[in-house]
Amino acid sequence: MNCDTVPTTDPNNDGALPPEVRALLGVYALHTRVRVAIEDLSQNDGLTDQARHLLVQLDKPRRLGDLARITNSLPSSVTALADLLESKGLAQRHRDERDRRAFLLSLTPYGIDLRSKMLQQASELFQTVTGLNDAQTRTFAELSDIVRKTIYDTTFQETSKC
Amino acid sequence: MNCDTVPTTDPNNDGALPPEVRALLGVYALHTRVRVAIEDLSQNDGLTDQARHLLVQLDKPRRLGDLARITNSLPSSVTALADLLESKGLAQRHRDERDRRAFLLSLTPYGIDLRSKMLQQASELFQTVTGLNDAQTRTFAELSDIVRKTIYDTTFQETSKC
DNA sequence: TCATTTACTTCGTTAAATGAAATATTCAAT
DNA sequence: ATTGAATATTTCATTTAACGAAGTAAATGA
Repeated sequence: MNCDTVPTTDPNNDGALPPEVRALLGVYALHTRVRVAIEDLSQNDGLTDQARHLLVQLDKPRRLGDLARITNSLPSSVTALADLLESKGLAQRHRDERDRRAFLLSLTPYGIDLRSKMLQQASELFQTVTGLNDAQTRTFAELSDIVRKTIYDTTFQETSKC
Repeated sequence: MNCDTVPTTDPNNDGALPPEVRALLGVYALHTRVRVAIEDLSQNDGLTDQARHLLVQLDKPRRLGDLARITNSLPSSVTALADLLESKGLAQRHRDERDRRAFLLSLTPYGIDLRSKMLQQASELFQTVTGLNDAQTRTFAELSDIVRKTIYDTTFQETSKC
């Protein structure tokens, strides 16, 4: 095989793509790679990728319906994921006393511990996976904060009755 | 309901997260939202989300195995997705003459057209979804280019025999 | 009070991912 | 050249996850 031909093709066969598309291509690539990396590190926790996604979102007790919106899944899917997290002793359902139809899902101490370990691992992976240096990572984080806040707000404002 | 309590909670209950984690949280959120938005716009194309992901990766003819690595799916899954794209007249398999075990998947004119329409739509969504202004978007794109290039290289270097 | 909407659960169905086995080709070593 | 091992893809049976309709309970609003 001729190894000097097409061994590592450059990612820009797309010509001058608009910045929005370039941004999204990187986001998709990074999402894919980080998911793989976390899966590789979490083979013995008995969780699925979706369950881990839910775990990460539980920075505080959240309603199952909100988790469904955040993760873009159906209520019935979140029910199953919450069951899984509960069965592993990572989270617990509590009635929401403001609205007793709803459940709040909150992490147990064990869940909090696993969540921070996962975030720590993701943090350690980041530089290797992305190739960004510290300054670039900080810039990326600042922009990412804006994106996250925008998405967070729009995710909940649509349904808000206030 | 008391609407001044907890209607739109701020996304930073996580305290001072490391920049790597903040970066990833935004990436996950953006990935989720863009996927939803594209799905909403593509209800009549008969494609799945995975098939669209493959379509976007086909900036040039690519081997099925490479597509499997890029999208982190199994060869057998890519076979099915390639079948779907072919059945819709969007792509075609060709033997790779450098290695006749492999297939190259390339877009048809119709596939090229649909792909650019999808990228165009994604581009238009970007500002609304992310809340980033033009300058921020350009900065994001530049960092995203680095990330994409790093991931692209590592995805193929691991298996490279050169 | 009563009808309607909302939040969640249950469970049967559908769709997608998985992985083992088969085929064809290449590569490496004799 | 021949042989054996490795690689690229496909097929298909199985497992797994997503979907969605129907049900329960609580809140909302007339």
